[in-house]
Amino acid sequence: AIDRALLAGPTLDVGRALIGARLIREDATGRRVGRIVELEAYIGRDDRASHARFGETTRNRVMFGPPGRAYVYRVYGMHDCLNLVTEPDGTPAALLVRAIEPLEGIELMRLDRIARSTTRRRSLTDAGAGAEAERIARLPRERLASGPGSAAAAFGIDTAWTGMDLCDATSPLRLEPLPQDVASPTVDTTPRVGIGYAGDPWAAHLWRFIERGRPSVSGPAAGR
DNA sequence: TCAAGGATCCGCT
DNA sequence: GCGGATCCTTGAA
Repeated sequence: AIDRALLAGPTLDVGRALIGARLIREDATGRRVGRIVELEAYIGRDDRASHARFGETTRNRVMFGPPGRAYVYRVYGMHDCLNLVTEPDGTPAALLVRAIEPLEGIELMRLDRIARSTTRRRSLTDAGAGAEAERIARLPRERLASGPGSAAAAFGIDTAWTGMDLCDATSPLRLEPLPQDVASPTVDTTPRVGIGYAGDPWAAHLWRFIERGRPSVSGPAAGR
């Protein structure tokens, strides 16, 4: 597992360092492995784009706790998003996992994407659900966990996973460093996605980290 | 461009 | 405690 001391560091450093790292879910449902290719930093109470801007609440409490844990929240009433808590105990900060490149457990990921997309939509007819399952079944591997809602869904993660320790080698959900024999990734930065409401300077900060040349990266690419 | 979808948070009583 | 705007998204039009 990844050393907790790394996650305790400054969030921008941690974000850059974790591009290319592995996210692993391994339990009775099987084994899934993915390469983290996109992360966004949310740092401190002053960050007007962070859930911590309202102070500590029941939802965001884990952000204020020790590093290395999962913070999972639901947004827009249907998508769950996985965050990695960073910085020392008492400092609210996290990295939003925006995209993962699936490496192992591809079929498990498809099944969980289908399960979620069909159960979270009341207005979906049987025919609509069938069409949705067909669409996901045909998605290329690199698009299965592209985007924060899709990444969490592909790993079967929902808000019940909040608080999970990601730095424990025996945990069903954990982080592993990039293998030594794999070339270190080229990391680009851009502004964060979907937080225009925060206004400047928060909206302008280059706090999104993406791995250059990876098709699983979601949304806009780097400027150059 | 737009709706789906519901928890969350604010501001007020 | 209640009403109402908001929201770290997604996929189809």
